[in-house]
Amino acid sequence: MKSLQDKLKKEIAALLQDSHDLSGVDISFSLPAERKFGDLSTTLAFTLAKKTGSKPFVLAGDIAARLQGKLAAVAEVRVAGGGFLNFFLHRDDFFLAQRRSLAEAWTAPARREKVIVEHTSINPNKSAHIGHLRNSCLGDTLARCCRFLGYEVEVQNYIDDTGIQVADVVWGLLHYRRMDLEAIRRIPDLAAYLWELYAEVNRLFADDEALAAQRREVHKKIEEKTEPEYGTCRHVAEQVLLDHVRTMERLGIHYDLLARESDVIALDFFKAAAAELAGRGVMVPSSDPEKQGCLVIHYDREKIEKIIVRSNGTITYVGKDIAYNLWKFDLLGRDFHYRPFHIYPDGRPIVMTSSAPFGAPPARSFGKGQRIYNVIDVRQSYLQNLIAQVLVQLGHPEAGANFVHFSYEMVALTPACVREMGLTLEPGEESKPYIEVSGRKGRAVKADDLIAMLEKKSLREVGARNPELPEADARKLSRVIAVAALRYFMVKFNLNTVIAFDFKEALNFEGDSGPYLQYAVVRLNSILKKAAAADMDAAAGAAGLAPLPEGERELYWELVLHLSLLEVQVEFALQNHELSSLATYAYGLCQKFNHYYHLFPVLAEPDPILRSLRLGLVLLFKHKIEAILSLLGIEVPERM
RNA sequence: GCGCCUGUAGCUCAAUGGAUAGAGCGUUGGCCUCCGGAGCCAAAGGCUAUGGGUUCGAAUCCCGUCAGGCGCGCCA
Repeated sequence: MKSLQDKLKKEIAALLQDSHDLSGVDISFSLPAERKFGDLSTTLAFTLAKKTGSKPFVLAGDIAARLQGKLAAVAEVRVAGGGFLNFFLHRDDFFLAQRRSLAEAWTAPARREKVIVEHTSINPNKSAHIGHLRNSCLGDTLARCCRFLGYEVEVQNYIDDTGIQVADVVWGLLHYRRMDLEAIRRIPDLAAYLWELYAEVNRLFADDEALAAQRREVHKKIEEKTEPEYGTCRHVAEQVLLDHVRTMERLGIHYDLLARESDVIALDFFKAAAAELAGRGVMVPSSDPEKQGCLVIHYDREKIEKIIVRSNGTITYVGKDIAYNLWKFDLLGRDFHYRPFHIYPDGRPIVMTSSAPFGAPPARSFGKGQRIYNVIDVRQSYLQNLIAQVLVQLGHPEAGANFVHFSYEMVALTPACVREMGLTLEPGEESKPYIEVSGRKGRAVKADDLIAMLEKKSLREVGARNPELPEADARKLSRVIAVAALRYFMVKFNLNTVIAFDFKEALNFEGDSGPYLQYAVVRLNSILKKAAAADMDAAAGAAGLAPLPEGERELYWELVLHLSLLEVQVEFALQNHELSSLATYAYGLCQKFNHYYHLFPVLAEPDPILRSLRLGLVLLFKHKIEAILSLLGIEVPERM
């Protein structure tokens, strides 16, 4: 459908260029609301009417007359509803083209552009929680969509291994729990241990100003590389990072590069950025007496000045982030060193930045992106917008335009959910619609815990349906189902919808859920397998839709049309930053498939022509749904 | 105070400015001698918070009101 729409646009533009002014008009198509309105619809006449001040219906009639019989793929053009232009396709041609396309693998148009997707970027001081899961699931799906559309994609995960958050737990380990590095190394599940410790020390800091001062002291020692604080910090950051990488790996989420803040600092990235910032007058000494000695950037949009270099000479988070993002666009004139970090089971490596050369340089180059997606929640819009502004001010308008804050709303907990977890509500919170997730307050659902709950429930469901399945197979299967449930749940909401987390909904395997999609494909595959075993041929005999009984033909055709939209849907999702539309599309296709095969039996159909047409449709469903599911990171099991 | 976002069925959410606002959950009632019931079919449920405006056309855009959320730090 994608190629057909592109072709139609060109044909229509050519046919109308002498009679109508199409400049600045983007011809767009949609599937009409009802089948009786045809197969493809455009509101072109309305758009042109607005431009010229003429009547849409009259204009549509004129356009229809000019297009009638001139478009190769179109049997008829009709006007309806006051000015809609509705196209009726040559159905057999379109259908057969769709069938043929199954034989060839979908090849995305070649694009030279390199896309960098930064996602996850969790502070390495405790286990990941459900808020982080939304980030990673969105980021990974985004990366998969970009790859599908032919972009070269590099996935980066930014590690703030120098911040005060890590210092908090380092203080907790060394000075509160009074452990030495050896004892710390022996902690079995460090990330989970720190989950508790982080919440505990933050309760202490809140009540005791002296302790809070100690924490800042530890932070300073880490920056000055004083032992044992520095070594402990390195150990903690690396171990917890590994824990995050493993958690995400369970969900099929992979990274190419782990970029560490400590390396941004060690390699003086900010110095290079600062020279530019100061040289162009973007970063200036503050005129505010309260910010004496600070270097600031004036943020136009908010009409405030943001501190970049503190009066003590240290660099703020934004400053480091500006340098890092300049590097992503290859606008810094510097590069990291690199070292191997981890190898995924499929053999792909994760590389980590390094402040010093480490063995042979990596085979591939990092950074140098033409387009940057930063998957970061909406609460950082302010800073992300500032970075975009700075890119433009430094004379890189194209980078500014290709810098995308892929912003999404947070995951929160319902008050009921907080109570369910055995945590207490503060006064007034009971009446709130939702409560912010907070690692600091220990108020969050741990990612690993949620995955474990999903696997447990999944195992129970699998066991009930497949009592003869060996334990190992059942466990493997339940993992695949758990991942589907989680990943689908995390992308099915619009980006600016706050997910008020609820166990019942997240653990739902019915209806609008990942397992429902898997189940549909498992059923569909089962039909195809049985057909193959019985030597039934999906491609036999059918030269068109004519053999289908009238009642079935309309439905069949509608399904072919919807199935043809895959590429259109992925492009739409990417352009509109709405990955949820993909989830909705996938769900809709599965519903349509379930509906169809309940109405029209495939294997039991005695007429071989009819049967092979139905099998052909099942095959189309298989290819399209499996393609979207792979974009969503959902595997299709053999059985379930 | 300033900025951004949200308000749609009992609940959770969909819906390129387009044709009769759709799903899931929940409720009620059907469907397994039938390709696997994590399924299918049907019913009930809506003044799209509210008042104006723009438009051939508004849940969607603009202005106001009400209600809620999030930002605005020499934290990251």
